[in-house]
Amino acid sequence: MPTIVDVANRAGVAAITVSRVVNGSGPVSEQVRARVEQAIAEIGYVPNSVARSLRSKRTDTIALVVTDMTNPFFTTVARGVEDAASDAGLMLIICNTDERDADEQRYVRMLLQRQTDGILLVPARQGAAAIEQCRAHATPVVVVDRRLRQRVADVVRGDSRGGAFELGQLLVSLGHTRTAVLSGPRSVSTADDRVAGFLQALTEAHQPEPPLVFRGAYTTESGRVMARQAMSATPRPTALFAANNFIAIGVLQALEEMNVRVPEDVAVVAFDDLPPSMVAFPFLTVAAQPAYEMGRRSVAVLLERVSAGASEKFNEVVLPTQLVVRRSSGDALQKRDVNPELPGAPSVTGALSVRSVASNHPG
Amino acid sequence: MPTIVDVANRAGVAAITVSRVVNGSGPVSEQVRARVEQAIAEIGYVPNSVARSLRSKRTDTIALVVTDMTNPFFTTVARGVEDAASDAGLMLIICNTDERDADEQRYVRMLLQRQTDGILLVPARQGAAAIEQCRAHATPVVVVDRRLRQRVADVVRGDSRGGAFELGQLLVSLGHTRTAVLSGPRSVSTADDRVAGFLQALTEAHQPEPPLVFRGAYTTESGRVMARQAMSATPRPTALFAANNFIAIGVLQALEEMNVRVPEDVAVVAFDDLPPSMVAFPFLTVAAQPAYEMGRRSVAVLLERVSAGASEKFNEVVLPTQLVVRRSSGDALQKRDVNPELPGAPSVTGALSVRSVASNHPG
DNA sequence: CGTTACCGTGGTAACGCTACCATGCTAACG
DNA sequence: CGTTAGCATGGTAGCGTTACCACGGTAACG
Repeated sequence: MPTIVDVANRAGVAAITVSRVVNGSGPVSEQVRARVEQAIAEIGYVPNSVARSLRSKRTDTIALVVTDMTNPFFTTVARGVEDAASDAGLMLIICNTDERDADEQRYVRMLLQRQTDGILLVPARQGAAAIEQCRAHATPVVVVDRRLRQRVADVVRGDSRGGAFELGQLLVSLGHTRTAVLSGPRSVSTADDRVAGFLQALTEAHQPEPPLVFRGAYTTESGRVMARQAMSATPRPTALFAANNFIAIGVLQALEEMNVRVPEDVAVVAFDDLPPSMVAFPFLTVAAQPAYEMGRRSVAVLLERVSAGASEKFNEVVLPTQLVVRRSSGDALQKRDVNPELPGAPSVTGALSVRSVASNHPG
Repeated sequence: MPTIVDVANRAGVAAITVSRVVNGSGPVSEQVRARVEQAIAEIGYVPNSVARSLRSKRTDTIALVVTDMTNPFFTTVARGVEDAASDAGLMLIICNTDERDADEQRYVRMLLQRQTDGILLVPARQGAAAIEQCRAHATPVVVVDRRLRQRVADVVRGDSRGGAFELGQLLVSLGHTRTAVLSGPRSVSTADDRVAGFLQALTEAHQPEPPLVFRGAYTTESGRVMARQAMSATPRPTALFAANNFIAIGVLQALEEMNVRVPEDVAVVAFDDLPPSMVAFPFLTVAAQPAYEMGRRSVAVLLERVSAGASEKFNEVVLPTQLVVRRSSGDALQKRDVNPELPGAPSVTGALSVRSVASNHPG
């Protein structure tokens, strides 16, 4: 591989001059610039960023440590991050922790060794160890998607509490009084906040009984299990709130297996939307987070932190969610109770009921 | 930041000895090892991989250049890549080209500058320029998902032709004679192969007329447009083949808007499945590619190439697709034509028809 | 007991680049 | 015309690590 010295020799200049041409980091006469550029083209010189980084202490690389990039929400966040990074001339390393603390710390250690300019972290738990490692190494971290109990880093996240509150309000306005929330792991802030926001909405509405609260994992399987549990409670809830998209899918599947119709027999609302290009017939009423924007914004905050340097004052950006009402939340409860025997009654004309789908599966 | 020399001083040894302890790259007595490890812990030494890479010429980093990580197929491939990379102690850089040749080349240039150990490339077109850049830089490349006209790199891909052939056979066996294939861009091998495989199946069945062939982009929007065109042909096709998941979504949406029922009025089959955790009620009959496995396999091939060095002999791994028959392909055509006036006739009992969904949208 | 072999350790010199400082030159100024 | 300013260029010295070679010491061998 040719080096900067090879170029310098061929162009009859000093290495530093080549460096200035390549990086535009200093004044160079037109003549010399032309000679250098020709030499570069002739020998096919490619600058070695590793050497550059060793000297300059910048790698122009950031990392996104996520629980699972396969989750469409995080996929979209990641795409936003990649686009913003690309705009800023940075490359992006992606890591998946699967919510495991040990992997989170392992990845962060590797990233610090690599002198990554900054890290975007979706912490498995509170991310305390990982954040402390970064602090000790003077590497900026921005926590994404999740809230921190202690203000030890900048945070960019969605308004889980507010979104859940709106979904709760919606169910209240539809007349539901027996509801259940099926949420994610304890110690994950979004799971806590979505429960809290939902409870708040129902409490403020002076509901006679509080919602049933289930805590599981952010997975389809866990959604199935919690849905089964919720629907076997007495009295049966008339509405379910799935705290993320995977749980929602599991809930729908479980309800189908139990021959429970949505929304006729039970209303379903959820957190997180799916990209329109990924679902043929949007059906779920959701609180949608601006995932792509969250990704872009996280990079912006990280870059601010990179240039501002460490500090005691951390920022928290909370992005609003958007309530998207679709059919899964159903009509107002009273209206429906008028014709309990007519699943296809006018008020829910032709609604895609889970049961009608269930009865058609080939297997 | 403490360096290896700081550790060496504190432990009373030479820097190289610390290096040997850290990397296990040479014999070290238990005594010295313990002293060094203690020193490392005391001053919180973190090895600098940038310096290491400059010396050792290895970055332990690979890259995946993909058209769009947001496409669930590529998301899953990427996850397979990340897992395999992680197993091998490598970090993963991800880049999105959006099928743009210019971005592909820009990213590859950046990756070469960074001395990435290897590149996994989903080429926008034939990737000729990008592959040549890598060759000139002696950096291994493995082409993923797409076929190369010239054998200039290792390839790991799915059997597009075979999968499309099976889908064609299925439609033939169901009695379809007027079909249409809605495929992706020219110059993208998977789009070509899926058309070719489909045509072959129908040709071998001695169909009176060949399928209509549409070429667009691998997007939902393009799927909508092509579906409209296909359905306005005379005679109208009785079955549509969408060449990827995004096109399939667009097709379903367009058919819904046109009040065309699936599968009663038209059968739909597609390439690429969606992960079970992402779809509540699987409906589409598809040729599913082993996306995760493709990712893992690509890394394996890349690592082989890294250790084997450049060569004239390139490998091609073709992974089989799996035919997954669901309801969108419908029953045999004859059976249905008996009762053309009864959309809900026994043979398609309660099928999720597009029309029934269409009539229920809130908007 | 001399020789060979290997183990544990260290010294030195890069790897390819850029920060820092120095230099010579031309232009501008009073 | 001397001085100052600033432009264009170069020299030197690392950045933090490891490759390479060297060396003393002990064990194993004939």
